[in-house]
Amino acid sequence: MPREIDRRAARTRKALHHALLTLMLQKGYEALSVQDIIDEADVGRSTFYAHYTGKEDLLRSGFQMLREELREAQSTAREKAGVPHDDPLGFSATMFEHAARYADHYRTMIGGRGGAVTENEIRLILSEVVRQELSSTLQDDAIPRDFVVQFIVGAFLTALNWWFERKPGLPPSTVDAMFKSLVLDGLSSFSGGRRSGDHPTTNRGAHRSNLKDRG
Amino acid sequence: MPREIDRRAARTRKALHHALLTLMLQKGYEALSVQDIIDEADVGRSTFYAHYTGKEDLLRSGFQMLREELREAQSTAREKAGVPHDDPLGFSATMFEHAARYADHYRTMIGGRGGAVTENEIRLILSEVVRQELSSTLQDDAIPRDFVVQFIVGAFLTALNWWFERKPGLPPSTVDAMFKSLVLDGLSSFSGGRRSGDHPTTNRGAHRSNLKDRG
DNA sequence: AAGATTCCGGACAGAGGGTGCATTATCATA
DNA sequence: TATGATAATGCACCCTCTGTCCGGAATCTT
Repeated sequence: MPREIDRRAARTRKALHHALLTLMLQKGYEALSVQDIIDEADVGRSTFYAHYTGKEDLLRSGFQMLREELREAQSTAREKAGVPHDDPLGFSATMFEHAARYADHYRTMIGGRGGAVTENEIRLILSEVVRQELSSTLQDDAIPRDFVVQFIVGAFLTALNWWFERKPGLPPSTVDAMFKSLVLDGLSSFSGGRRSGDHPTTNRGAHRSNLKDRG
Repeated sequence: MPREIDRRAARTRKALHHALLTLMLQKGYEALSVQDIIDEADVGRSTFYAHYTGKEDLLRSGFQMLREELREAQSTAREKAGVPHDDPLGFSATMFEHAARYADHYRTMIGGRGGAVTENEIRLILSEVVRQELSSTLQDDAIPRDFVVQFIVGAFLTALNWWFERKPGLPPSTVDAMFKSLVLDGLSSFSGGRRSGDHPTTNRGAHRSNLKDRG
């Protein structure tokens, strides 16, 4: 009996995903209709609804694959990095570089043109990553864990969006440095009088030079 | 000649805005159709299109009024507060209390049910406020001004959303304290070993006790 | 090679979006 | 207060999109 997916079905889904991505790069997600997608993919109407319940389902299906991919990339990156238990933002450098490679796609997904579903899905994926990074570093529960996770994810998306919209030419390492500076030290690091910036208990003063080693 | 808006038009627009707000509280923005709005407002179809180009235009029009209102509230709150030039987050306390008063509306606008347009509009309004607060406090340009503004706005919206979704019972002062702690000091304030928390150059260690004076 | 299964695509009804035109209410003026 | 001018209103129309159904075709198993 055929356990694997039918080749026709696989071909159709692939075509639909490709069409969705292509059209999202052109028109964004919200402005997209199922008609456009099946027209671009050259697929029949009921074929689409046989596979997905709508364009939102198709989008989520795509993110499902991305989720697996990212999870794997994170775990391998973790094994590579020597000090995973001391840096609550270990994910950011990898993510910024990944974003630089697939700038068009990231820009589409995040810059508002991706729609609420896309942004929410990305937030969920990032939340998982950050929660795992955070579980081994933070002990203080003065601020609820969830709040901190959402704070970091929001700051990361903000950085990413600002990068694409305002300074696309900047290297990922620079954006990563700014992101880490704000998230780790907040506004205190450069609001009026500035402190020297050395902290004996943590190594957060070293993220600027760390980036040069990786890049 | 009639310089003021016709009473009929005013009545219609008021009814439409009210209907939009009512229906958004029930079904959210995306799920809303123009048909629903004009049905709720008891207005004819072309009447709607005579005033607005679509439901997005109606939404923006509503935010325009909110923008004016907020701008005014901010300026008066500034005159009241004695030390406007030393606190880059002076807006937050007022906003959190305002959000607590109109919790249902804020929840609708921000919690994803408001749609991308709503969130973007809110971001724009908040950006103006934060930019103005920031212009008198920050001097260092190690990180671009826009980036910092977006960072603060994003963190504020994150805090607001987390508050509504996870801990609706918390008083605004507590959420404000957590928000300020993260934005001003970042994760450093409670990642593993914690410092004493006094800074001679700024007064950012005092926001917890400040809130009790205001509340 | 042939039956069974699954997929594909054109057709159909239902709903919502945006526009034009005749009717009606409101405003300014004598 | 009456009247012409102006502006808002509501109904009807056409178009596009959505979601579903059924006949035809391709694929898999034996």
